[in-house]
Amino acid sequence: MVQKHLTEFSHPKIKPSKENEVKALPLKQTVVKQKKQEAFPPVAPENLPPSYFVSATYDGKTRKALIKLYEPTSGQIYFWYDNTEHKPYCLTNLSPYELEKINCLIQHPGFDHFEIVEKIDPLLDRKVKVTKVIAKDPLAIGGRPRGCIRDIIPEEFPKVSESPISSEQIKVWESKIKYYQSYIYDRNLWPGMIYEVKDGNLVPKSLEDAEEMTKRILGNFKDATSEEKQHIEQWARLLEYPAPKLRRVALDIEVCSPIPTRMPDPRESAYPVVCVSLYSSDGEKRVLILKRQNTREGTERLPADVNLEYFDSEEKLIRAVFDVLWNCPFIITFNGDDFDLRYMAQRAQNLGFGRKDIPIEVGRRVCSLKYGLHIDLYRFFFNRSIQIYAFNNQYKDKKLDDIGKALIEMEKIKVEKSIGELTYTELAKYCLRDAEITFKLTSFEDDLVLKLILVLSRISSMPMEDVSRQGVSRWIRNFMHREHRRKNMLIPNAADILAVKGKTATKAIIKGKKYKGAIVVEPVPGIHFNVAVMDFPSLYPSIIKVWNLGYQSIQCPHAECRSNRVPDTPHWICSKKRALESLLIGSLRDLRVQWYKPKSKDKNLQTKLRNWYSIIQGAVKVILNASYGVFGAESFDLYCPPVAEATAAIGRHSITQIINKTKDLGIQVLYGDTDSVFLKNPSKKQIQKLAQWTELKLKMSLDVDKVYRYAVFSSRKKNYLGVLEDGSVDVKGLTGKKRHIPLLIKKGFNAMKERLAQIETPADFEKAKKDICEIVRNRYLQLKRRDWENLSELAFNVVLGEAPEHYKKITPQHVKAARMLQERGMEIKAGDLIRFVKVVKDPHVKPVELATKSEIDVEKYIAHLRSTFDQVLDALGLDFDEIIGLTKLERFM
DNA sequence: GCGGACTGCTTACCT
DNA sequence: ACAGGTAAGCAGTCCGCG
Repeated sequence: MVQKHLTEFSHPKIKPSKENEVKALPLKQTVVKQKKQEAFPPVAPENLPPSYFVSATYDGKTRKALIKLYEPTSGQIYFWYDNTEHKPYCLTNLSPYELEKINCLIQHPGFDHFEIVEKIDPLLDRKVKVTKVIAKDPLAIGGRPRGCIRDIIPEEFPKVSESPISSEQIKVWESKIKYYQSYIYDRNLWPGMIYEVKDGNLVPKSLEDAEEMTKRILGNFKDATSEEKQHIEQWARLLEYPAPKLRRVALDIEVCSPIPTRMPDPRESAYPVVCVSLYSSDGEKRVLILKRQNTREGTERLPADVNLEYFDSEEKLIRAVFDVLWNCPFIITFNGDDFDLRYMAQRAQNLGFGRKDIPIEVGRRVCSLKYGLHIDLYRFFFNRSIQIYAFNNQYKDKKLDDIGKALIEMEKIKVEKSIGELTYTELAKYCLRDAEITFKLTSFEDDLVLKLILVLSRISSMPMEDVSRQGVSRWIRNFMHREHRRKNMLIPNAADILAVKGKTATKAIIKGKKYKGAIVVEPVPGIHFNVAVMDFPSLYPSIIKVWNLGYQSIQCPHAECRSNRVPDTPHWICSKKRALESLLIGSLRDLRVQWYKPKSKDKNLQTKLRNWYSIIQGAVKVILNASYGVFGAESFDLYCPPVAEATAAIGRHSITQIINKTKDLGIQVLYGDTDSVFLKNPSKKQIQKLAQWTELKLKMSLDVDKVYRYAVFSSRKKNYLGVLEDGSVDVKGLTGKKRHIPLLIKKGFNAMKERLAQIETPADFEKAKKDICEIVRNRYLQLKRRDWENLSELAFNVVLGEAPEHYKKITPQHVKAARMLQERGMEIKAGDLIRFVKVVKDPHVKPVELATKSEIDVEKYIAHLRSTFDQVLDALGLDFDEIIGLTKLERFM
């Protein structure tokens, strides 16, 4: 039951307070009224209209799970507290009788009671009886450094037992699952979906349209097993329910620090917050400025719809910002976890704010909000899977400026001066732009980013905040955990999986890796016309599905399955029971390939729906792309290296079978990598035969992915250039496209690429070759003449993988340059992009900022030019030295 | 003391 | 904290060299 004092319902304000606003009259004194603290928390009424489950947490005060519901009509957050008496627990193989002997367990202040439950042990493939140890609060199970129930059981029982039992035989399960996640699984709740509160109870809201659509989608999967259909339906329902408009404010703060090159420390917050911008989804743009001595107003003009608000004290300014944080359901920042929110919370404390007046909960890594949700976009865009698969590597730098440029074509405002030297209006403009970019990163393409987070939250059964901060292995783990609970399966401990089925048997090509990976076919060097690229759509997820791979099914306990072998390995696969991974990943794959992918391109659908489908297929793609890798990742809770090894082995087996078949069919394979084969001038019939054979023999589809008008291969793997029918050019792996090479060389490479795009027939080559020679020669002469506009055209751009001090074994060139910058007082950290040029004098490198034109080592650059072009030139039958006009004798010298 | 062969480190890429 | 495979460039080491 909800406690009485919580049921008194109060209405938080819809809009941020405007009491403090003064429009556009900067120097006029502002009177800030002290705003009364709203009643908190905003408890959901006995009956709440349909609202989205956006977050969940554990409330220490009430000792209950707390669900944050977002009601889209009012744009409010409501708190719903558990009313089912659900309690935290863990499981153990000791009986209650044995457990009762452990005094410090029974007397533990957090201990509640025991229950005996029956579960399926997936490693043994049979039912087992285990004891549920139920606690009063989650910290009693685990979470404190000492004296937790999960540690007490294996540590103390051997001491109290008459027949000594080794502590390895004593097992504790499910003790490391976050309490609110456990609650979500047990109550069968679906984060991201729609709920109502009826008579105080949380009940799912069913939408007719979405349910109908789910049934329709299911109709497309007639061949699936009933188990598969069940999961396809479950996934489809999660993906078909609509997404709400999320009311939000993007926030950015500026701090005036005496050392402009250093980021102010948010754990000290020693310097004043001088400006805060708030850019909101209802169109409101506010800039809150602290009045300071010796600061001029400035001449910049801000757009008419921007509210400039001046404050005569920092405390009043922060209070005005906190008003927004107490009332807005979604706060968007860029690096707010580590800076903006952390800084303000500490600053408020320094200024003497009470704990209750600060709307921010500061954690070790995260800053969350007491009222709404904090989404830190830096954390989301930093996620490699998101960067690569959701945004196709469009941004590389993970800085606001770079991401803004790449995704919404909006840059930060460049300022030369430090924050303290800016005029009020310069500062306002600069700060507002950051908030604007931050906001627009959530609004572009019909709120793509927030919808992506929502969809991922549904798939993984995690709160939106967690999804936006954690990696793909957590998303996958959580939906696996959910399904274990739904099927009454014990969630195994990582150590137990590893002990029973940990060993790999193949030898990796790369030193230090755990097992052998994919095959790369030696390319046939030269120029080839009409090249068809065929590939397996999501090969590894298909293998996991078709071959029933999972930690349960590999090396299963049944003797009769031992003959069901994985090619090229000693592993066998269960033929009696479907593995959860196979079922979940397989059904998700089928749904993407057969429904969401085609629908996202279907011109018959309305744009809005098509966009939604394209977001869904993108979210699912991110998950599928990682679904094999996680099994080989030690950090994954269901880590099972033989599963990853088997997947790769079957991949090698599959592509090898295809290559053998092309020989039967008389098709020449020019190249192939992992899941693809490049076929030289194949006939329609040959392609069809190969596809049919694959479907029949391998139970997987093989599609024509693209057709190159012509492709250029050198003898290097993962290095080629292909011109598509429409004249667009695919460049893969060539140095000319790598991000670290100097612009001057890249420009030459791109000119060559454009020229190659114009070639239609073999006959066109002769003329193109001449033009390409010209391009190369011009760049060569440009270097020889030292004729470049700007030194930055010669800069190599290399990311510092670690902090400069970290390099102990060797000192690479970019680290040398980074250290030179450090000596000049620059702050250099891991992840920074170092720009350096090559010079004649000793360490042979210099940061571009410190170098001059005359010291450039031109011969070095010519060597780079040569190696960049050589990758293409030898296929064209051209020679770099001949092009630049060296005679045979000169070349020899 | 120097240069070439070799190994290992680092980054950026491909699937 | 998803995996392994490949290319390139350079740093550092070892060895031969009367």
